[in-house]
Amino acid sequence: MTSYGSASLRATPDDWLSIGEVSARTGAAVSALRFYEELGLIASDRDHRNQRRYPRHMLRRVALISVAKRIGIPLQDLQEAFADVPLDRPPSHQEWQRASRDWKRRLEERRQTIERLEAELTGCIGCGCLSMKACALLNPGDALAGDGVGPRRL
Amino acid sequence: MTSYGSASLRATPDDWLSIGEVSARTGAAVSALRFYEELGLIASDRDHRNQRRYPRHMLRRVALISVAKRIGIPLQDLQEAFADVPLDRPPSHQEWQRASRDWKRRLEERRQTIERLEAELTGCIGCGCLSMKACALLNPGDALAGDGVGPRRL
DNA sequence: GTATGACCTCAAGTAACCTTGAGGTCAAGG
DNA sequence: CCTTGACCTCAAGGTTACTTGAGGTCATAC
Repeated sequence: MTSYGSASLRATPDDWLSIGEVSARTGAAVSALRFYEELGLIASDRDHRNQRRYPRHMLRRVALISVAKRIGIPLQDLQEAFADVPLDRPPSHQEWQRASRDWKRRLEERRQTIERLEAELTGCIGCGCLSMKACALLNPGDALAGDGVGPRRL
Repeated sequence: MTSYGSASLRATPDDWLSIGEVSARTGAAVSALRFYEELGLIASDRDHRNQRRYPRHMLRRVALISVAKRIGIPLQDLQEAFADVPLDRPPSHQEWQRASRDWKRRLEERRQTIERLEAELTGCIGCGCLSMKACALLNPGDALAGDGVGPRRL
């Protein structure tokens, strides 16, 4: 990981951030930022030296990408989640609000899945279980149907 | 994925399950089961034809592996989680209970992380936010410290 | 003037988690 | 007897999400 130590950062003019600054502020590795750009998840301008310059609003995007990673949402799905948020200009209040709600929905789904599993596992502990048949965990067809145990993308 | 259609399954004698049966009952692919075995997460005996035979209690292990995957716990960590559950004999009630509690703890952790993110994102929506500085999402050093946004294993 | 540091590109490597393919065994069914 | 299906092994391939490495450009610092 190339980190470009954040100590030497001086205020950049015009509110543009270098890749090193974005990295320092978001915690994402420089290489990761370049990778995200390749995927079209973020974008940058170039300065006269061909170095990436990021508008401030890009920090938000990167932050949300990091959040997504933490809860296991694949980057592909992010393309979709970001569909309505413009890359080339600071998104409007409304645009961000809509996107944020979408994010919240994803988080909720994720949480509910986990809560269901927790409840089931609690039941299992209570009943002295993980015994066949009774346990929902072991019978994916039942309680977990539509969310099955089967081969699935993370 | 080789599925070995479950239609032709007849009752196997002696309560041993073939790899196809385990696959059908757990939803894990046959290839995945062999892979888990390579990792030492599950184990099998062989019959006179050198085919894998699984004791019933192995189903529970596979079920828990599937659960782990769903919530994004890496298989490596499973080695640890399974440390006290014997592979070679049906685990005792107590052994399973202890392991189950461990699982519950992991689920709880995961859920709490998500809940925190949800709360923060709700705040962001409320404050018309994702504006710099105010938002915890964008300032990983603060609210999320110790759980930072930075490069981390899934 | 040369060294350093932050950046650039492009290609290849890594890790987790499997799947696919080639080539083979064996038992039961028609 | 021949086919089919379920299984076997071992090696290679695939996806996601990056990181690492080689080789190069500038501008500032000493």
